[in-house]
Amino acid sequence: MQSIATRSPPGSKGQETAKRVRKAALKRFAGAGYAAVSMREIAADVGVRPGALYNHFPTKQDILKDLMLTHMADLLVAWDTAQFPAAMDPLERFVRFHIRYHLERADEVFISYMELRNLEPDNFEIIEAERRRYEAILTSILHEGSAAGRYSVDDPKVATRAIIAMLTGIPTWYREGGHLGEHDVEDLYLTMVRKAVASETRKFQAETG
Amino acid sequence: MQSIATRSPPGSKGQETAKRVRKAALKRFAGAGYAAVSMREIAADVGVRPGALYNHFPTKQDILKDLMLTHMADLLVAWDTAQFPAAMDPLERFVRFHIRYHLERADEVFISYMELRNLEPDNFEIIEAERRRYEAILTSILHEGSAAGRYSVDDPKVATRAIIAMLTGIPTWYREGGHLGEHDVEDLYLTMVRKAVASETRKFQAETG
DNA sequence: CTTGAAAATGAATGAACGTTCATTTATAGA
DNA sequence: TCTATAAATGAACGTTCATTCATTTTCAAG
Repeated sequence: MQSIATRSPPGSKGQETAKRVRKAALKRFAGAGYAAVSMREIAADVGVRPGALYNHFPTKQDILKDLMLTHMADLLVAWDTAQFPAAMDPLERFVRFHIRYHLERADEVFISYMELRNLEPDNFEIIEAERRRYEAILTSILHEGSAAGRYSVDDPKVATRAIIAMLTGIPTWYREGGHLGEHDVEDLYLTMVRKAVASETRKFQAETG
Repeated sequence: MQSIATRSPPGSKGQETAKRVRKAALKRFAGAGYAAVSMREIAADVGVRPGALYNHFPTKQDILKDLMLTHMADLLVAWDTAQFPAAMDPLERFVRFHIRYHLERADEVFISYMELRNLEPDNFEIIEAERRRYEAILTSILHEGSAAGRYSVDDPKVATRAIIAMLTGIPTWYREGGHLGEHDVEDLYLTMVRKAVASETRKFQAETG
């Protein structure tokens, strides 16, 4: 007796081609923009004729939707399951997590920001809701830290947008092998973020473990 | 005897149509993205047939190039000619200038950031050079202020990118008539930027009037 | 009013687009 | 080996695209 979950349908190659389509579309969309990429180009990257793409995705729009929805869902799951030293404060957790995740998934992040306007309204709303959920995490950290006197933030929502914009800009200039390592970047930004929200009477902490 | 400079050629409507083309293309490119906008749409906005556009711009690409080159040149001229109270410190000048300019010209800014990848290499290089010139203004402010002990910035180039990303993100969420006025936003961001680059021993300045 | 050049028209061009579909090929289970 | 189904093919569909061009219209200067 065999488990249903592990049985592959006849004629199937699993989801291998679909994965390759996602990967090729991700690269192309990130590089040239959704509207400038043709199904023919994606098919050529995958090594298949254009028509074959439609065995895996009903339309080009659905490929974009799949990439963006998956990305936002993954982002929130990654935050929920991220492991940090117990002593690390929430703001440091968020900054390090955000930088790491966004450097690891530069293409996904880029697409999810740049191609929002190419999403149909329903899908746009889903993505926006996820984005708001993610921003709410930082807002809550700032709000609670502010209430406890650990930070001084005039407007936690504005500060959230400011910090996230600052951090999300990193992949536009950071390159592996440059004179700054990923850890250096984390430390530099963490210092700036901490100072930006610091209580006015508080000493800044230069060392960042 | 009449001045050559003021004589209009016969049959000409001055540069009126060209201006309308720029304006329509700006709105369309900002709204839907360069690749998703057709010459037919631009022509319809202008109130002219598609072929007429080619009396003013040789190709669609040239419209984009014109918009982006003009924007970057205008930005640098605006900085050079901006008027500020004599007592205002350079960092405050830059922050207020950047926010004002980017809120005033949201469409131009958006295009110059989003459509870089649709520029031909030569034009891309020109735009990038202008962007570097603009960033160098802030880097220099941070560098000199740091040397003078007014700020404490570990890496002026990284801080420049962080600050500019933070400020440039404002037009993505700021809306006129919201609960924050433009001046409120300036003050909030100025406070965060000042704190982010503050010397560690320095008291923050809360009032920004 | 005439002239001449700029601007706009209307029609057309070939190319590229997303997508469809009847048919063939590949493959895993019986 | 046979069967059933997924996957891929190859060709085509109608549409839209940026661009071209001969012709017509517009209009300031003479």
